Amino acid sequence: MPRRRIAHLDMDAFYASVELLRYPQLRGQPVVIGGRSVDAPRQTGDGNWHYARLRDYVGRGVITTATYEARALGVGSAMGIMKAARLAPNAVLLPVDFDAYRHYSRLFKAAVRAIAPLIEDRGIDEIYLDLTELPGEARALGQSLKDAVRAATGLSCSIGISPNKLLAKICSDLEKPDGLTVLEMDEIPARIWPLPVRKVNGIGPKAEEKLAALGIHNIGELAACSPWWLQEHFGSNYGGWLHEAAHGRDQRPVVTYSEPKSVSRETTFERDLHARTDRNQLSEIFTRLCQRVAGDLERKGVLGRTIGIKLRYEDFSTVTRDLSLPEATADAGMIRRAAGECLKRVELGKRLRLLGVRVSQLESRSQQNSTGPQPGEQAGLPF
DNA sequence: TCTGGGGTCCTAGGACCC
DNA sequence: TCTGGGGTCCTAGGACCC
Repeated sequence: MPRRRIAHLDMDAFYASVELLRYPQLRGQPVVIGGRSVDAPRQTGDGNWHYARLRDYVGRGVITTATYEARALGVGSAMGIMKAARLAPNAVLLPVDFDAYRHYSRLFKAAVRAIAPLIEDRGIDEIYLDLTELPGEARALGQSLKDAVRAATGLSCSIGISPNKLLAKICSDLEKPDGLTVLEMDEIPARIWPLPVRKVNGIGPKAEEKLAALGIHNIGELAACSPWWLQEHFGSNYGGWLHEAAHGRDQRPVVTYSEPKSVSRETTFERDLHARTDRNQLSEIFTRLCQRVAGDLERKGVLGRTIGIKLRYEDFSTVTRDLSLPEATADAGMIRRAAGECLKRVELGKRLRLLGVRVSQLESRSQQNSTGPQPGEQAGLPF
């Protein structure tokens, strides 16, 4: 196998940057995107703009993206808006507009694809690229990708180029925003090992905490641990992976296509609901979730055999139940009935904040019945 | 004053079969 | 009466990612 050259491309503060294309007058200000019922900016009679501010927000919701100016105030993705409002009360709050982000997502991916066709989608704002077969020096290639993205969208991105996905992902974050970082294996001790373990994609808050309790804070300290010791503390699979990751080793290919595994819809209520006193409202929401999942299945051209529900109680504890059917379905009524059976198996004496419906064990609609027993050869019958 | 919504992958126990 | 593995499926929960 030839030496690989893998890139990770990550759009800078994507949602916020798209919004700044629309409202360029907000450039340089702390701006955050998020919330559920946020007013869009409007022009008042005297021609001035009026914006929702964080301090005015009431209710549930999280920040999805913050401009770098807002991040400087301590506000970041996934933070509750009420908490963010204490840190940056005057920051401008804009509503989420997924259609716009999807539009710019398609634009930047098409621009990249024209140069580097081997793309792995990692969501709306990032991709991996396999540049191995492309001519030219890594840095020049990276710069041409950045130029193409900017020409197509007016937006900046950050790119890391390395021999594998793990390192490319770390590198794309090193010089954000508008970064371009090329890294070879022999630079790992100098440039990767000083970084906190959390920079590794796959080490989350739990693993970080557990590592910290063991006295391990940066990637170099992790690399110094024996694989056996890591496996004792983290299990053979994850422990073994931690050791490989710390040494920058990763053989995963860039995967240009994958089948969906599950489809789900969930909603957090404006206020917590109780199965007894809010029965009708819950029932309506439940039915609508089933209909939306059925619509998603239809659109993707798939059926699912396992129907599941998810409940989150007021104390934020979460339970799931699921039920596998004899036949795959995409029918809202069938999904609703199966999900209803699941509902009978959970505790409904506590207030709920979230309800969700999921369908998994997906198969394509055309493959329906092709694997099951054919008529006349049913299992168990002698002839 | 808490904490969205859409996913993937892994683990682990029990049922069931050979 | 006690004792085998291996394999697959089902279910529940949890970590992690964007």
